[in-house]
Amino acid sequence: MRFETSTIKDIAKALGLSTSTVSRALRDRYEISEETKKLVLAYAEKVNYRANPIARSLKERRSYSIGIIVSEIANNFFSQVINGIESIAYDKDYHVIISQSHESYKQEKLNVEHLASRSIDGLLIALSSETQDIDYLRNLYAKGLPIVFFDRVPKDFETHKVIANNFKGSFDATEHLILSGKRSIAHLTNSENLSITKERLEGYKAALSKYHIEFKPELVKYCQHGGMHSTELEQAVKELLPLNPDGIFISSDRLTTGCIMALKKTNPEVAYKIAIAGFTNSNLVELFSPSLTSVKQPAFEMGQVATELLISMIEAKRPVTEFETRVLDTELVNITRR
Amino acid sequence: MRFETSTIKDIAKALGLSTSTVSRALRDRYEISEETKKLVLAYAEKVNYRANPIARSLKERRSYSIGIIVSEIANNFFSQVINGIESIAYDKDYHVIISQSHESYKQEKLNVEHLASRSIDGLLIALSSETQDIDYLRNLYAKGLPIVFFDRVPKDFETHKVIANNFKGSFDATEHLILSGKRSIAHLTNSENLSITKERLEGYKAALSKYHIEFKPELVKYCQHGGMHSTELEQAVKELLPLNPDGIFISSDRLTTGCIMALKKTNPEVAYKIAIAGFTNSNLVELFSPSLTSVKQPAFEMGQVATELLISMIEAKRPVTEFETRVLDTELVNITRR
DNA sequence: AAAAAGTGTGCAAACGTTCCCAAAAACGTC
DNA sequence: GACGTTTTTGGGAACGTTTGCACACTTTTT
Repeated sequence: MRFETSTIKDIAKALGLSTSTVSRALRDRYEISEETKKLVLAYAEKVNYRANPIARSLKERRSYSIGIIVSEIANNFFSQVINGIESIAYDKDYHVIISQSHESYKQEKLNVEHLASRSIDGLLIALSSETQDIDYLRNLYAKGLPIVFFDRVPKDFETHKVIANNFKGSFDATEHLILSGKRSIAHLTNSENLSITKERLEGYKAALSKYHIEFKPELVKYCQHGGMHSTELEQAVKELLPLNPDGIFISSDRLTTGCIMALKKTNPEVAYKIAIAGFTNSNLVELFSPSLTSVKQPAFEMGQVATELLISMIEAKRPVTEFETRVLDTELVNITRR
Repeated sequence: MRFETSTIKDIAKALGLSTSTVSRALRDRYEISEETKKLVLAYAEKVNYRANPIARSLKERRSYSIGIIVSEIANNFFSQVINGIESIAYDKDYHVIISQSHESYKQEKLNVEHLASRSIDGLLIALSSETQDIDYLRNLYAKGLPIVFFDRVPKDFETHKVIANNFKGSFDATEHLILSGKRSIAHLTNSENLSITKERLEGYKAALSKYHIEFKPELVKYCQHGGMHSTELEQAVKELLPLNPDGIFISSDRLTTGCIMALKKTNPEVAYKIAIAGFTNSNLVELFSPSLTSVKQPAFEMGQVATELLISMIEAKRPVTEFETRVLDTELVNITRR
């Protein structure tokens, strides 16, 4: 089965023009007379001409596509980011190719390399929770692939980055728990590698400190796989409960939902006694039981900003040397318990 | 910024061979001597040669990419389907381009046409709830674009289709409500256009009929926009509550969560008294309150099957004329209320 | 009236592949 | 050692674009 489409050549032949003239007319170049342009445009319209993007890409050495790496699309935070990315990309006539790392370093690397070999023009990536070694990204970047990081960003990598104000989001959530009377607040978080883990931990600590509550390292639990394996969550919960926390602050979307499930499974009684606050962009929080206070990231906007930055890099005439890290504010949403 | 990569020409020059020889050696053709092959392969490895997929696509007149249209990725059913699609596609060296219709016909058409002009080799699509006119798909199909429908399929369109056993899933859920003592069971469902709407309605009716419960049309509410606008759900709920249903069966993922929210918002008291059963692939149902009985579709598998069928069409030497509709069984998951 | 400048068009090369066709090399066979 | 076979290689066109350059024609300038 094959698509039959008309090409510039066909139009040229039909109109008795050269392919160059047709090409230029279609791209509305100044050299072509109005008359000819009209003629060509009209005919192109008639035969429903669509430029072959592959030929164009080959010639121009760019694909007008950008790659996205997220840990998983079945996660409201990431799917909202993707919506933001698409809203900008489509406007600027790029299309996006989404890949999921499922929080696996191996998968992430594989996907990135697959995308790169598919000649994407740029890459938007949130690192997997396993990722420590980003040399493979450095290599691609050095070869000229524009990269913009969002959400989970590496420390020493000079490029544009877009993140939420993790410190403040964390601080606010923790403070909220404190203000509602909690004094023994646990913190369940991602792999220590991640930027978000560090920043959110700092916010948590700062809030404790502000209210003169001692920081206890044993109340902090890390999940190496970002909650992809339910066992790691159950393990963490089992370790935390004996310490009798009266509140828990959870540091990412997947972990938040996973943790509540683990709590319910491990000890339903207690689950309803512990106050929960956590990062999540789920639009279903209102349905959750036990309820929780959520920190929402401006996911859509983050996607938009990251994409704008990436496209500006792609389309820059000269190598970009000035980079920025955009920090967007989170929002604390408090569901009143029924 | 530009990517610098080595090409077949570079290799040919470096090795004093012709491009044709190098190309054949890389593709492991029988005509080339073992010796030359080894030489070429070794060198290619050394310079980290990657075939330019765009050039290849241009020459072979196919892109090795398939388009996907779903209503939204922030929906567990669809994101699981996408995972299934990817699992097969990547194996067969296709990449996927995902587009969201957001249940809008206009957006769906726009996206499909965008994808088609991007020269995808085939299309996997679940129709939007607004879609009635699929002539634009017929046109593309007639021009040679292989299309496989899944979940929401059109009636009179001769191609492969993959669906869940909607009738049975519906029947089971409704029967479950009946067996737990409910007698006045409402049905909240999608736009009447959709195949799933009809099939699920039939299952619902059949269950009622089996237990000699009268079918009351006023207990069935349709949501034209698939629950994308929260107002349509609230409207539907407001209309239903005065009829005092003791159970409600909801016919799709988005609607199920949306309906529970609308119920809670409209009348929290009643929300906990009505027994709820609904189609949903959310992995968070255990957290929901009020709890519900869910009908889970084999989403991952549906994606896999659809992709296999699509790729078989793409790679068929002669036009395919025998089509199949695969029907996969759903699963009824009953959460015991805490 | 000739030179200069401006306008519109076409030729042909290039992007990186694949593959048809022919040519060269290696090998048997008598 | 001349001839047919087989094996291995190379030349070059093609996929559908874009674009530098040259050319022809018209208009303006001096």
